[in-house]
Amino acid sequence: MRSNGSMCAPLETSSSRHSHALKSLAAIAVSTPCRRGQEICGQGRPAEAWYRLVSGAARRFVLRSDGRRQIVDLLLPGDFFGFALDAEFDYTVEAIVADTVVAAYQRKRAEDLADHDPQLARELREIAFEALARMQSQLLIIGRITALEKVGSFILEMSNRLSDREGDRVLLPVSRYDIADYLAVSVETVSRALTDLKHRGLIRLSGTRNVKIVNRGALEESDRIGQVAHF
Amino acid sequence: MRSNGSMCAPLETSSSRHSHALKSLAAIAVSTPCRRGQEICGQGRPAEAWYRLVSGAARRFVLRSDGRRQIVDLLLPGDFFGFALDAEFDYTVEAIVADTVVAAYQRKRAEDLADHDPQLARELREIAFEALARMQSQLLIIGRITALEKVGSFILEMSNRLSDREGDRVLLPVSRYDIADYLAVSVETVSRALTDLKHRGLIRLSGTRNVKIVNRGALEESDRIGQVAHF
DNA sequence: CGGGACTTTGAAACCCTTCAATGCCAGTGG
DNA sequence: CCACTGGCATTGAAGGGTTTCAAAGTCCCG
Repeated sequence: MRSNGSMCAPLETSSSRHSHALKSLAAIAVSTPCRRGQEICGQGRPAEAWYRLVSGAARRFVLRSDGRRQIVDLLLPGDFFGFALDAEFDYTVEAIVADTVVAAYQRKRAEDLADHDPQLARELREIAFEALARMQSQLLIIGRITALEKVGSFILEMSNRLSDREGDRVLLPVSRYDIADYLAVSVETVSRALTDLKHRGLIRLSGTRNVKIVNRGALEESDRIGQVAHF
Repeated sequence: MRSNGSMCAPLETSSSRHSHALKSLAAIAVSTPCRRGQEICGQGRPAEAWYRLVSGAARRFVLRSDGRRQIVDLLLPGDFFGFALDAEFDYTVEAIVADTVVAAYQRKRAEDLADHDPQLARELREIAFEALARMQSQLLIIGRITALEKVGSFILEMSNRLSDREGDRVLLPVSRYDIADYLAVSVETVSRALTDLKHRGLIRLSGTRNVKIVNRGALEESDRIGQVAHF
C-alpha cells in the first residue's frame, strides 16, 4: 500500500497527515509517559482504547507457546495502534525506549465522535490503512530468503520511517533482540548479518545503534545480497 | 486480533457480519465473475474501488524484482480487499479458482455513502480491522521456524477460515505454488512438509487438495513439530 | 493421445539455528 | 573507587533444515 519507493522521502509522518483527526481526538486524548519496557496494552486485556505513539518507540508482539516472541509491528512517533476485532487484545504493546509518550483515546468515545464527524471517520479509515501498509511491509521483509536481505531491508525500512534521520544515518530505537523477533530470525544471525553488511561496505556502524548507510543502492537493489553464482 | 482459538467455530463469516454495510453498499455494487488467473486489480493501477470476494478464492501478491512472488493475503468468500494508501495499488489481486465472483464498490461513492451513514463507517472500520487480523495471522505463520510448522499452521488457518469445511476436512483452494508463495518457502519444501505430516499421521491426503486433519492437537500444540530433543 | 501445468522425490550446497563462550557497558553496592 | 552483576552484543563450531538443480511422475484438458 505504501510504495516502498527507493529514494522517495516519506518525511510526511503520520502526525502531519490526519491533522483533522488529531484535532478532533485531542479532546478525549489522555497522554501518558512510559518507562522502558512498560506495558501499554496487554494480550487478554479488554480492548477499550486506541492509541497513538507521540514520541519514543514501542513494540507490538505476540508470545508463542514455546516462549518465542514475534514482534508484529514496530510503533514509531505518529503511528496509531490498539485496534482489535474481539473484545480483548490478542497482542501486547510495550514501550521500548525511555522517553516514550502514548496518547490513549477511549474507543467508545472516539467512535461516537466519528459518528458525527465524517472527516474523522475518513481519517480513521486512513489510519487503519496505514497499519495495513506497515504490516504488508513487514511481511515482505520477513518473506525474503536470506538473513542478509532481511536485515538489509529492515535498515532501509527504518531509514524510511524514522523522521529523525539525517542523510543516511539511522538511529535504531531497538536492540538486536528486537530486530531478531521482528524478522523472525535468531539474535546471532542478526548480529552476523550486520557485521557482514559492514564488511561488504554497505553500512557503517558507530556503536550498536547508529547505522550509516554507505551504499543504499546495493542495499535495496540486491534481492539476493551475498548470493554466489552457482557455477 | 482474531483469537485463533483451537476448536472455536468462526463459522460466522465476514458475510454474516457487516449486514448493514452489505445492504448499504449493495446499491453501488458491481459484481463480476472471474476466470481462473484473471487479474482483479493490478499493481500500479489507480486504486479507485474496494472489493469483496463473493465466491471462489483470490490471491493478493507483490512481485519482487527477482521474479519471486510473495502472496500477502489470501481472499476467501466474504473478505474485503483493495485498500490502498496511495493513489495506486502496490499489489496485484488475481482470481485463483474458476467460479470466483467479485463485488466492486467505487471508492468515491462508498466513502460518500459512509459520510452520511455512521453505521456503515463503523463497519468499514471493522472490515479494515479484519484485514489487519488476517495479515497478523499470516505474519505469525510465516514467522515460525520450520517448514513443517508453517505448513501445519497454514492448514489449520485454512480450516478455520474455510466455511465449507466439514468436520476436519479442508479443501485447499490453492496449488502448492500458492502455498509456497504464501509461506515464503520453496514449492519443494511445501510438498515435502505435506508428505512428512502425512507420514507422521497428522493429516491424510485425498488427491492433492483434499486434506483431512487426523490429529488436530498435534498440529496446533506442537510449536516445534518434528523437533528432536538435542540430547 | 499428447501437451502443459502441477506435484513429488533425490542429492548436494548453503544458510540458519543452537549451544557455548567471550566481550562490552551501565548501573549498583561494597 | 572498584569489583560485581545483568543485559546486550559478538564470534565460533556443529548440526540440521531449506534451497537449488535435476528428473520423473501425475493429472487435466484440449
